[in-house]
Amino acid sequence: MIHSFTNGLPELLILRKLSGGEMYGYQLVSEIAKAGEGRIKFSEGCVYPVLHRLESKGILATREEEIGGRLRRYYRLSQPGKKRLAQLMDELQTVNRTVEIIGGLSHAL
Amino acid sequence: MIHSFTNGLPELLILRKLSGGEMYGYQLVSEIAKAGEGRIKFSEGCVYPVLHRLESKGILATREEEIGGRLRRYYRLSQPGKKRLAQLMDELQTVNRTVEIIGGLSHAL
DNA sequence: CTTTACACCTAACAGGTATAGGTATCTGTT
DNA sequence: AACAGATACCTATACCTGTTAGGTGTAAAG
Repeated sequence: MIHSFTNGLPELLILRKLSGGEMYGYQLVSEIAKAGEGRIKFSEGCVYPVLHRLESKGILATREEEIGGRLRRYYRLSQPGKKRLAQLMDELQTVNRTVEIIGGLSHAL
Repeated sequence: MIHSFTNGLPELLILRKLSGGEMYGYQLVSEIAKAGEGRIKFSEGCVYPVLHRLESKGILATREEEIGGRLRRYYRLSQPGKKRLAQLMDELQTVNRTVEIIGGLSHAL
């Protein structure tokens, strides 16, 4: 399990996944774990607070649905959410570019 | 200035820069700022504590030199430092791969 | 009937970056 | 001579966010 570059990563993974359609929290946890291939996993204690924060900021919109006597809360991207996703992707790219640049020619493949 | 994925980034940029030869703290601050092209910058209040931490962990080795009546502390990579650099590069790649995977085919270029 | 999976949640903790200082020397400007 | 700015080091506090460790309840499986 990695410990670095995780700052903002749950948010990016959530937004990116939601850009393919609405999902609920528990589902996002397992989808992220699946994509992480054993090296990245964010627990419910991380994902749920992120979802609540993003909702309160208007980045995500929600709806509730009762399924099998249990309540599910579905999240979807709002318009600001799409902008935020683009911004985070850009920030990640900036990180990658800076790492390349600081390496100089000596680290070229 | 970006706010995400900065977790461990000062350390990676420092290690990567030092893999090209020894440098001192103030120099690393400006080199990182230069590579960051106005979008990434880590202040002295961030860089110096990182250098001290890495030295105490044996990841960096140091030597002092008096230049023009002022004391400079040069840092260089130790053997564990090279391993740590490789590990951080691997973690960044893992982050990038996971972001790609979770996007699915819909986000392909 | 007990464990596992599902599905939601919160609180306290830990780690590292951001902010905002402080000290001291040297150089260039007025 | 006085001052600002660059060089060069450092520390302390605040803040943010992920980690850990729980808690609640239903449904399915053993």
